[in-house]
Amino acid sequence: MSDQSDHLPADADLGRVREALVEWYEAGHREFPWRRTDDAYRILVSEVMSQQTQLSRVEEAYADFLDRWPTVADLAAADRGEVVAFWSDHSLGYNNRATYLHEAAGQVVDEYGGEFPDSPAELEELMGVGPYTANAVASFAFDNGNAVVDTNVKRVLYRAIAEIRNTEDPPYEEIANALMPSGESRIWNNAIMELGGVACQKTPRCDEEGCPWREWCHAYQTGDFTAPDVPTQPSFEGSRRQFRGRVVRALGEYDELPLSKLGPRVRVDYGGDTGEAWLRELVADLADDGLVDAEERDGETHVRLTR
DNA sequence: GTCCCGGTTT
DNA sequence: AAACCGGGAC
Repeated sequence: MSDQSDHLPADADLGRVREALVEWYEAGHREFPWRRTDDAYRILVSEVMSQQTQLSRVEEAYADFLDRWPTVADLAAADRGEVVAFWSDHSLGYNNRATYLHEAAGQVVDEYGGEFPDSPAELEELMGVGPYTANAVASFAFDNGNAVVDTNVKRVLYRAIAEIRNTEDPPYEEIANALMPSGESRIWNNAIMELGGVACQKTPRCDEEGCPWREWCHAYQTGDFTAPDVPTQPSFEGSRRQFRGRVVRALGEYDELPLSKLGPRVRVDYGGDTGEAWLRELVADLADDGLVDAEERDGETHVRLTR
């Protein structure tokens, strides 16, 4: 017996727990376009879009994106600025993720001849792909992943398994992997994420959604639905990233702008302490991130989205 | 204000 | 370990 089995139901129950969740998922779940494909490129696009963005808003962007760049080769051949402008236009947030996705497409074409690798370890080498996304793509495209651990899964495990609450730094990854039926990452990861997203939300909906784990869940039995703290984000209004977003949006609209025209479009109080020096620094950071290019011409600095 | 199927950089 | 990154919906 391994250590993590201490956190899990007895072997006799483990099979029932697994079956119950999979049956619950198969009996009815949300239909998303990316759940009807096993194309790694399409899966990756959906996963990157879904990071910190509401799924309901991803659907339209996902369809538009694949309409414009149907294959990984198409995306790799695109100008980066086009991808960034698309990202901004569709309000997908965190424009860096557009550059990561474009970079990753280039890696797949250059290093893998346009065919995605199928292991989490290789997928994690792609720009913008960390442990979460690597396992998601390996699972949903190739049925070859480990257990996915996101905030939804953590919440499910934290509530369901009593012993986790006694642990200072819960080994979510080990527990999640021990719980997942070996070789069934596609259905399992879909199912447990669906459970966290639909039934085991911050405000639990156990009975409404017919949670399959009620008879076994520690939280359901005790009424203590405590969940792990999610780090609260700094406020967006007035933040640096709000102004970064405005720069990208303006350049997606105007192709190219000198600082003197860009500034007033970024903030109405452009000038003074937040004048040209402030804007230069903002633009320099965006250039470092590969989002924009700056060029000196006619004694002024002109800025455009990266080609 | 909080939340959202995280990753990179320092 | 912590800061940083967008923006719409609620």
